[in-house]
Amino acid sequence: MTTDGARSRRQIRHRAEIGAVLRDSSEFLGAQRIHAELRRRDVPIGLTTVYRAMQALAEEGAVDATRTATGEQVYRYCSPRHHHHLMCRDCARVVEVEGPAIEQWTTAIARQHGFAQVNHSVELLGTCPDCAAAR
Amino acid sequence: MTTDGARSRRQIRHRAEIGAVLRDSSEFLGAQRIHAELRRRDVPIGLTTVYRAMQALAEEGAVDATRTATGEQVYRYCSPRHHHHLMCRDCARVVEVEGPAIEQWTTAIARQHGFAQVNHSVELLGTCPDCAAAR
DNA sequence: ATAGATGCAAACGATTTGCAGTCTG
DNA sequence: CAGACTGCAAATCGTTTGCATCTAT
Repeated sequence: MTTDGARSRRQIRHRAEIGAVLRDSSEFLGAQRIHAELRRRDVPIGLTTVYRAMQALAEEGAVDATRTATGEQVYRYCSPRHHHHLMCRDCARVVEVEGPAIEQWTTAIARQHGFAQVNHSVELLGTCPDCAAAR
Repeated sequence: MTTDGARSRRQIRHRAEIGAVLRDSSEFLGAQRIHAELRRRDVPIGLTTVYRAMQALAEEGAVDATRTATGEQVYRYCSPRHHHHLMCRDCARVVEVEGPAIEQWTTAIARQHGFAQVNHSVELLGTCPDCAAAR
């Protein structure tokens, strides 16, 4: 558990560096890529430590985690606003969309079935205007 | 490639059996579980073949594929009716829900961003009444 | 005989864990 | 000094692939 606030200087530094890497990227990054990037930035850190840090950060809710189609775990800096993604299946362009309608629907369905603390994940996949035109 | 329609008796049998297993389950199943279930039903088939069959079926769009939180690939019979799942995070109970609201929202978002042929997947995760009471 | 299908075992790649050495308070 | 942190190497685990064999045509 990382419940206790006692964190070493080194760990704090690591977290800050990881945060910087994530913030510098608009896309989701896997532990391996984060590690490679840190190494490129001359941050001495082991791959294992990156994995462990990412687990902790995800558990704390400091980063968002998902999986790619190939099954690797990827993370992104936790954006303050709750939103969903509309991705182009051809060029992988991502548009962030917000959905008050979805949020309400989710709540309604949850109540309807007596479920509590319901989270939802929505992924939209389509063909963007550019790629559609390029057909 | 499974592009040619030439399929052996055995392969046809395998597909039928896999289809039966999927149809008998309302939830997503991984290749390993499908294999175990087939074995339990005395269907002689190797794990490798199940993996290969699932890949082919998914590619053809005969089954829906996703990944669990732990990264395993899971499949479900492509249901004729489009619906979503509300799963209990404690007991894993699954409730199928339909959502005209979602379907409309999806279409609206797609049009709004000029995206075409938009698919959507929605997963709801919460605590069911029973598990909430057992707290 | 020939092309595809099958399955065992080995290979893989991402992630996790055992454990000994290091750092921090 | 005691406990937390680190990282190497080895272990896992789901999945894929090499290859020899079997099947149906």
